[in-house]
Amino acid sequence: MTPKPTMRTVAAKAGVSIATVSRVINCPDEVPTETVERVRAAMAYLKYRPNMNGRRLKMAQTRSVGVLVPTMANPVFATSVQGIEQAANEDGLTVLLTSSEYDPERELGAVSTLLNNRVDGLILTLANADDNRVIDLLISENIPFVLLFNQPSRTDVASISVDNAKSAYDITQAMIAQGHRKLAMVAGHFESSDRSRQRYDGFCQAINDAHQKDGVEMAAPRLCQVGFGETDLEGILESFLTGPDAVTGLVCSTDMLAIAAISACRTYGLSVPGDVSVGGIDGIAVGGLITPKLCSAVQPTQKMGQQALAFLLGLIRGQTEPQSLLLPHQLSTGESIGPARHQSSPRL
Amino acid sequence: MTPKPTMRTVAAKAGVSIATVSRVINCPDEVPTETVERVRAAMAYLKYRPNMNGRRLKMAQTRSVGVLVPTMANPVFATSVQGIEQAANEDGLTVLLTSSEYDPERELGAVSTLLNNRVDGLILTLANADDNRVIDLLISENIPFVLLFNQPSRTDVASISVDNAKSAYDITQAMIAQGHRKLAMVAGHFESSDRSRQRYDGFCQAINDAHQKDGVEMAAPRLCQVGFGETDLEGILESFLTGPDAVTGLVCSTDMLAIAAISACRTYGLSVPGDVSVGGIDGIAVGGLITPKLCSAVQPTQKMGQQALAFLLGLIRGQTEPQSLLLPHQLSTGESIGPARHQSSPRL
DNA sequence: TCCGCCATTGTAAACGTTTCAAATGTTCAT
DNA sequence: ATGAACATTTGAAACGTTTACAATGGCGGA
Repeated sequence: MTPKPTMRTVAAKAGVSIATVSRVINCPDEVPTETVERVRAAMAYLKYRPNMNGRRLKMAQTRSVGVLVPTMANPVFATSVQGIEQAANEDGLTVLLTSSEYDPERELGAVSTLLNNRVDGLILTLANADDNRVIDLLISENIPFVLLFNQPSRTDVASISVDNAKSAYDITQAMIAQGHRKLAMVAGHFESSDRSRQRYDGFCQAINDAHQKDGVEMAAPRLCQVGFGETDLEGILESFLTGPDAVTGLVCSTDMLAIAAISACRTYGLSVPGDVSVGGIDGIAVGGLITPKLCSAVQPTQKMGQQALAFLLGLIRGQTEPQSLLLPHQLSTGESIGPARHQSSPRL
Repeated sequence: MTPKPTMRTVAAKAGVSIATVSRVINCPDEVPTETVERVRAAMAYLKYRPNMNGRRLKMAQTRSVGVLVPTMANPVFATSVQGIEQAANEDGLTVLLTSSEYDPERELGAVSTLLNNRVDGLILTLANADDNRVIDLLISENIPFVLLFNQPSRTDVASISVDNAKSAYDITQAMIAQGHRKLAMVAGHFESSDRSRQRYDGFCQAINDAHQKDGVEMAAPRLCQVGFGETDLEGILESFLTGPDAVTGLVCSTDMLAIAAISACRTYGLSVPGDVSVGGIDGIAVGGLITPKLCSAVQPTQKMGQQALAFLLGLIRGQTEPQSLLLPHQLSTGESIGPARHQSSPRL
């Protein structure tokens, strides 16, 4: 094997200087076609490949972006990454991918590594966007970044998200409208997810409003907290699904949890939505395919990824005002929410 | 903003040469603790960040790997990427992610970009691993790579996969054992997926074997080809699910297709597995949560990603023999396959 | 013929690292 | 006192680009 060809090799072969080769690569219009062809031929002959690392070292911009998500195992994030990657591809950007497993330490470590790589900017889905060291770091280093799915309370950072509280509010309201009075939310731990907390707030708000404004007699909102990646909810849901205090509706903070919750209901012999109604938030693709079709507050996940990259490009190009976008969600017409079971008929 | 600190800045601050700074970073043991501390202090004070691009330019290895998958929208690939990313993280490797949308042109383009980045190696899931220009390119450039999910016919490339044909064979056999005689496979287009073809072969083989070896009276195998990412199978499945020739079992080449197929069955008023049995291949997580629980030939997707990275590291470290691993799949105990509906009872 | 202009090309200095060979200083046996 | 052996540090040359600036040559107009 001959050593890897460089611009110098190509230049020698084509009988020009490396400056000319560089010009052929970057601005062929400023070079006479005859020369361009000669250089191109030499490149092809030598199988020359420009070394991005050399270029990056020299240039101010690296044309690469860092992406951090909690995990690829949740289709919401995977789909958003798909959107990011698509958009990046169109712009010829390189994507550096990392995941945090919802761990703030790993978030910081991952971002630090990305910064060492001198990415031009970052798209992040953080466990908790408020009072987050990663954000402080990025601001202090003056690196463009866009939060995805996070809905930070501070307004000086760019973010793309749905209104988490509103999403939960709406799906909860849909249940109340079907006559449900005893509801619980199934959510991930709040420390690991600000979305989880925001959605829980919306859930509580809906119940309070029904109670206060509309005078509906509602049981107090209940909460079932679940670890991330947990798919076996059978044990943890027992006290919510059985006994005299059993709820008739479960609002889940993610679709993955909703699907797992439906599965758990089934192990207790409860039908959805016959005995228990279940709603989710996110709008992952499988939700629309399963039986019963999942009712969910749907967000356009992939589009959001693309949009995040568009925002980031704006920031990278020097746009000073960080934009924030709060997208509308959409309640899907599903089957997992139905009329509340009549109170009197006992269960288990 | 002061310009970004470099090793030179740090060296000046600490009163040493850049060579010493470099050694503090890379091999602190060879430097007296007193010096190490002084340099470390300077780094902290200046908020120094090593520039990976500088390092990459100089060093033979870049400590980065490229990953190419068809799409992140399919949980199989997302999960495998999760595994890769985890393992890479443990080794301090940077992951460059690209996706091809099952398009050979984009595969080639993406890999080319990754090579321009001088990744140390690649993990690829190709649309079609046989007679693929990407593979030729990588071999000719002598770049380590591992195929994931592809099961190439040539033996000189590393790969990690389940036995695709065997997976389909086993799940088909399970259906035959339940009395099914009229079966169809739902699969992605063969040009876009070698796995699809291999699985179809296994499907046919199982039917043939039942016929030839066990003397079972089987209808000829049928095939329903579907575009990728297609989730609405209602129209395309009509001729398979209705009329006198309706099948009693659908073997799907992926779990995503299986879930979509179950959904389509439902729109025809067919119950699964009461009227039609459906089996999948892959073993994505949601499959175990839906109703009916999906019968599938399960592969350890995330583990396979980790394993792929381990293999790749071996190749990068100079291992000459490319390893190939054909992992055992496991038939999941699901509910989507049941006894065949009695022939005489008419449908629709 | 000479000059200036333009198009084309070339020279050389960065960019931030790593690393080899060489320099400096210290210790110790002779 | 001398030099060998060693620990510590340094200088300088890469790595493959980009790019400001300088150089070259051809051409037309005076």
